[in-house]
Formats: sequence, C-alpha cells, structure tokens
Amino acid sequence: MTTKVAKQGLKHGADVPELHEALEEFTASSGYKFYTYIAGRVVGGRRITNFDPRKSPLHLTNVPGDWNVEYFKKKYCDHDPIWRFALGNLLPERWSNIIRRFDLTAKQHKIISDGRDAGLCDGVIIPVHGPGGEFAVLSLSHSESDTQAKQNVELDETVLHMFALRFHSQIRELQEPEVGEPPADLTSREIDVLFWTAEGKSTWDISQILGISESTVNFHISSAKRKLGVYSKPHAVAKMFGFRDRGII
Amino acid sequence: MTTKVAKQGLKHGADVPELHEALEEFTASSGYKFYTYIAGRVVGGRRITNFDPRKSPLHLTNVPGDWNVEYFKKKYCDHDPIWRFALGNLLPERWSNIIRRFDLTAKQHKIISDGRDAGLCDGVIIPVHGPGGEFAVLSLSHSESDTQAKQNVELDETVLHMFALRFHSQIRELQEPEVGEPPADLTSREIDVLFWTAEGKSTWDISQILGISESTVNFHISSAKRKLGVYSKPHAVAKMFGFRDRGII
DNA sequence: CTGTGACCTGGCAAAGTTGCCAGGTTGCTA
DNA sequence: TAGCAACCTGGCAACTTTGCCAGGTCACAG
Repeated sequence: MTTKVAKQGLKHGADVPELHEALEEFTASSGYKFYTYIAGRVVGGRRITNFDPRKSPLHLTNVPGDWNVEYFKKKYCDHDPIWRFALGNLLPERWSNIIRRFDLTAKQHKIISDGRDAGLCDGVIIPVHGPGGEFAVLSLSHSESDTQAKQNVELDETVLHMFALRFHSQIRELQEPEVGEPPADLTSREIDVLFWTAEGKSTWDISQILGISESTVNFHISSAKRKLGVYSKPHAVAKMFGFRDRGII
Repeated sequence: MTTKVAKQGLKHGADVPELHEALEEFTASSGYKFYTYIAGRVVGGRRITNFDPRKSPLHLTNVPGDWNVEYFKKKYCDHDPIWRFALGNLLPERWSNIIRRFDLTAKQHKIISDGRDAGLCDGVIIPVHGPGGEFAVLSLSHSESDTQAKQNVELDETVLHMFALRFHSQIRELQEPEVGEPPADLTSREIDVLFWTAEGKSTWDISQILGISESTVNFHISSAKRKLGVYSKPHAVAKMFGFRDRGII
C-alpha cells in the first residue's frame, strides 16, 4: 500500500455521494469492515456541532443498527475514551491501545462494552483537526479483535491517516463554499485590539496593555467592526477566528 | 520516497535537539534548502503564541539572517498569504500556487518580495492543526523557483505532510503535558445562546430567535461564562471554540 | 417523594459599549 | 510638498451588558 492508495477515488471536484463511495471502497481495500466518518466543530470541549446547532454534524457510516444515533443521543461522546482521545490527539491510534494505556472509569468501560455488543470490537481512530475547532474523525473497525482479523498485510496507519486528511479536506470544501464575502484587510492595530478583546479584556484594559487611550481602542475596534461588516465585539471576535471565513487576507 | 522516509529520525522519546537534527536531515533528503518550523496556539485568528502564552512560539529554522525575527516583529504574519493559507487549510501547498490562485493586496505582494530578497524564493507550506487552536507550520524552501531547483525526484507532498505531522506530534508531547483546564460541560441552551452571540445577535435578538425572554438569555449567558471562567461575551465566544484539553476522561 | 439540574422569568444599579462628532501626528510615496 | 493611510485623542448620548437578587416549572433518579 503506497501513498497512491491514500488518494484513490478522491478526484478533485467530487460531491458528497462520490466521496462517500470512495470511502466505501477505501474501507474495503484497507481490510476493515465498518467505517464512521463524522465532521463538525468542537463546542465546549467535547461535543461537536455543524456550527449552526440547528443542523447535525455530517455523518457517513455503514455501521448497522442505531449505534451511531444512540451514541450521540445518550451523549456517549462526552465520555467515550476513543472519542476523547481523537479530540486531544493528532495521529491515528488503535482502540485496543487506547483502552490499554488509560485507566478508564466504569462509565467508559460500559461505553466500550456497549460498542462491542453493537459489533464494534476493535479498530483504529483517525482524528482530523482544522482551524477554529473544526474536527472530524474517521473510525475504521471490525467485529473481531485486530489480532484475529485478516487485515491488508501492507496496512499502514500512515496511509489511513493520509486518506482521512484528504477525504476531510475535500468534504470541507463542499461544506461552506462562502465565496461571496470579500476578506477584511485589517490593520495590525485592529488585530491587536480584537486579539485582546478575544482574551476577555475591556477597552480600558486594552488601553493599558497597548499604552494608548481608551478612545483610541474604541476607534480601532469600530474600524475593525466596520471592515468586518459586524455590529458587536463577539461577532467581530468570531469572525477574526475564522469560523466562517477561510480567506487568506 | 516511501512512507518509511517520513518517519526517519523520529524515534520515540526523542528530545527537542534530537528532533531538530531529524528535521535538518529530512530537509536535506527532501531536496529543499531551508526549513522553518513554528509551533504554538492560534490567537485572534492569525497570530500564534506558545502553548504557554507567556512564552514565544517554538521556532526551529536554518533560514540565514534576521528574516524570521523580522517576520514576526513587523507582524508580517497578519497579512502574509502563505501564513494565512496555512491557518485556514489542512493540506500542504506550494507557495507559487497560493500566490497564483489569490488576488493579493499590495501589502501582501511586498511581503512575498521581501521574502525573495531574504533568499526565500519558492517552497512548500505544510499546515498542522491540533485541538484548541494548536497550530504549527513546516515551511520548506529554496532560493530558486521550484521549476529551476533540483528537488528529490521522488518528492511527494504526501511524504512531507506525514513527516510534518509526526514531527509536530513528537514536539507537542514534549511541551508542558497538561496546560489544559477541564473542559466546560455546557448545556445545549448555553451553547445556543453563545452561538447566536457569536453570530452578532444582542440578548434581545436571541430572546426573539429562541422564543424565550431576554432575562433568560442573560441567565444562560451568565451560566456559560461562569463555567468557562470568563467575564465577557467576546471571551466566552473565543473560549467556547478554543478549548485545549488532552485528557480522555 | 425528595433532591438535583436544566431551564425559565423578572428587576435593578453599575459598568461597559456603540456610533457619532471633531481634531491631531507620523511615515511613506507620487 | 501634497496626498494618503495608519495611527492616535477627546467627548457625549443612547444603548447594552454585567452581576446580583428573587422566584418559578419540569423531568428524571435514588
């Protein structure tokens, strides 16, 4: 399995159904049985939304039954050690390694065992982190333990990782096209004041930090808001962090 | 160049000088001349600080002269299209492609041309995103344009990417292992009100959107702020999307 | 049934923000 | 040397937020 495999089916400009098909094929060729891909944005440290909380995160899976629905309904993601591992780490890891390496709570053992009952015995979790809390996981698994299962002999976690990154990168292009908005050309001082605003400082605090008057801080904040096309500081901060804006200016 | 190359010198438990040496070797074998690796945490959308915000970001480079010092001193990172691209994207990209694909401002053209004067003519930027705004870039470059330069014929951006991810993953293990606060367990209503706050809505607006009273909106915002340990809405908005926590429980 | 936590409502004073006005300095470039 | 953009300052009225108080309903678990 070479790096070429990691790109299979990921042709430029593919739509979600085409990408889903590529995921099916990749899973099969990797020797795993089940895949679950979830993409969204981390909120409050452990959950994810599709940023707009009225929608649910993007969810592609071939796990039978209601496991994935139940998982989020019961807020398993708040405690699941595998989910939590993915949220805090960058590289793929085998479930068995995570379970072995950490001392799990009773609640966590129950989640693992419920998963086994649903046919998810062992597998690999691949985290994908992006800007502004963007987050996705690709979870590949089967119903027997890794040692029993016949995996692709050339299987390398690196290749799984590259596929996940490329797959997610294509998905995110389809999520928020957001082409219309001209990017704001903020001055360094405008970035300064918004930065400290995001750190929780009031205009008076910022005037002391930057050694300028409170009026000036207000002036720069107003300019920044005007350029960003917003009418409140939280909105300006959110936009600065690039939640909605993938521009480079 | 196979996936094995991406792991060269990255033996488990290596310290920063050993990793630095591995980076030197990898750069040489890749056919590039200069490397710059910067790791930290994104603040205010476009700048970075160290994991520990009191220190400066981790910085490993062999670029001669004061270019890298000047770069941050002059706040080039606020506008540099290559830096901004890395902040907003997941996959490696050639500088020349970024410059070609976007309409740059005069300020941005000047940064590129200043870089050329410092001997950084063309190269590739590799972004690495992590949880809670964790961010690193590996920039590999040379003093001639890509087409003129003699690169490793087997060079594949995928391999550069894998090296960067593994390299950064090792570096982060060496940073202060537990800087994180426990993640805030926000209720869905608290997430709702912060979401609409981030969208620029006032408490009155939100009361209309959610069909509750303004007092209730205030109540939920207060609860969320208390849980997040902050005293302003902009700070809460920034923090809700910027939590850093590496534990799994 | 009692406790717990999420969710909801109202009011009020102090503090902070917003949007507007007017003006000034500095450094660069045409 | 004139123009320009970034940066800086001060003031003021209208508005919003903050942090506190008091109280309520509802669903669910021990």
